[in-house]
Amino acid sequence: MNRTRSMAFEHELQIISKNVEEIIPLDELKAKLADSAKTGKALRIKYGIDPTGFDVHIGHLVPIRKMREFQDLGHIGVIIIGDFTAQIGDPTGRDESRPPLSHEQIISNSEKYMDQLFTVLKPEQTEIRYQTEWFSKMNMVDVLKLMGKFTLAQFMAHDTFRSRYEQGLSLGMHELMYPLLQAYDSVAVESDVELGATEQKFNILCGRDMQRYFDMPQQVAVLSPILLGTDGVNKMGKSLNNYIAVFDTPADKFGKVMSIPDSLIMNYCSYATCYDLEKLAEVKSKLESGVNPMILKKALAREIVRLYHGEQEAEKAQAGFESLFSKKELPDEMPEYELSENEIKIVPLLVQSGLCSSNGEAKRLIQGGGVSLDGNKIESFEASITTTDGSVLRAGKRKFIKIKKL
RNA sequence: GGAGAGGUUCCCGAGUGGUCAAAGGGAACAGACUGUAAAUCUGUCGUCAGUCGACUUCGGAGGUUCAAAUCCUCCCCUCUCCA
Repeated sequence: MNRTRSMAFEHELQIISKNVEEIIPLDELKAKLADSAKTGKALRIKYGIDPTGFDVHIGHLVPIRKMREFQDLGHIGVIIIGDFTAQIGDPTGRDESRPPLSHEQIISNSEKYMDQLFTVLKPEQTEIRYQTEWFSKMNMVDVLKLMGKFTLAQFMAHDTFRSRYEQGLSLGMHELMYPLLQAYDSVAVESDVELGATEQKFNILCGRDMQRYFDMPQQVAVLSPILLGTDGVNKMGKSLNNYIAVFDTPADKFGKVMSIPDSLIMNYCSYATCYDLEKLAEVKSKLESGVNPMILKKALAREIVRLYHGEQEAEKAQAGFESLFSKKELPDEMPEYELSENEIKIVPLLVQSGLCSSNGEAKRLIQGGGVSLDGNKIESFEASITTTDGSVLRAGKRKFIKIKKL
């Protein structure tokens, strides 16, 4: 290996190691990178998605960003659509049994899913594969053979299985199959590297074992840290409603980032942005030197919005946030609600317009002082209000409607 | 197959005949404050109803009772131990 080549691959390794929790085994990754540099053959970087839903949040994108970095270095991203495993449910999540999805739903979900991943990935270097390709050809004997390659003890060593077992929670036999299927995917697509969050460690390592049983080169696990949710405590996830979705509006993304605890700023800078090491160090030193975290959080929020919506939207989101929360002004745009009456009871109006979901909620909100019309607080839930075209009704901090007269 | 434990409101989790719309915690929402949709403090948190009150809710279906989340019967589901 000549000197420039060696430097190139040191550089690659540095990029790949950035913001990664663990690489197993590191030596093999080095060897694969070196080999690829020598032969010019791209590595195959695998990542599996679960098509039971299509709402992607920025936690999902942590490994996807890593895939993009691989792509920038010339490698191929291989996305596995888990249309078989979707029927099982990853035991690492705590999801209860889900209704089986039709094939069309799965296709439609995965298309929507991929649209979101392509906000990060390069389509021309991405291969999309469905598990159906290989699993639909298997028969019972094939399946039993796969199962025979692993032991119960191995599986019980896996923390999520063991703890669920020890806690006396139900654990279906089919759930034990999940890692096996995922492992076989690696055989089917001949992956060199599998990406995932650290909770995927066991499954990804099963993939290594499975490849060995099939006498093929083993994949390397590149594990990303788990992104915490906006609550700062739990893993980002849909069930806890602590996530920032790709589908969220720029304003929501900005607001949600602002709602993370200050202690999480560094974490998000590292894993939810494309900041390089230099920039990360800069943020860190500012945090430590006592710069108001709010300022850093705003910069972070803006960067995250920018990644998905561009500079202009990011600026708008920030301006909107500042006028709404810092200066307590009204937003520029808000939903309109058409109304023909001049005078109307406040409670039914709140419910009809969707600002509140029940009369009781509307009354409580009024009693708590959370409802105002054109800046004047409504004192009683028995009040009737008189509106004019353009009047603004506010319910709580974030919900507004503009009255449009018919 | 046998023996035992259990299924409670968004989540966790008390409650074993009336005082239970159901303790406590979390989440969520609002208010105050603020440097932020951070933190902290306060309030709200089944539906309807001008405070009284009415209705629906404690795995499902029946039953006992003036009265059940609480007792009985059957069913469904989960867990533990035994085989």
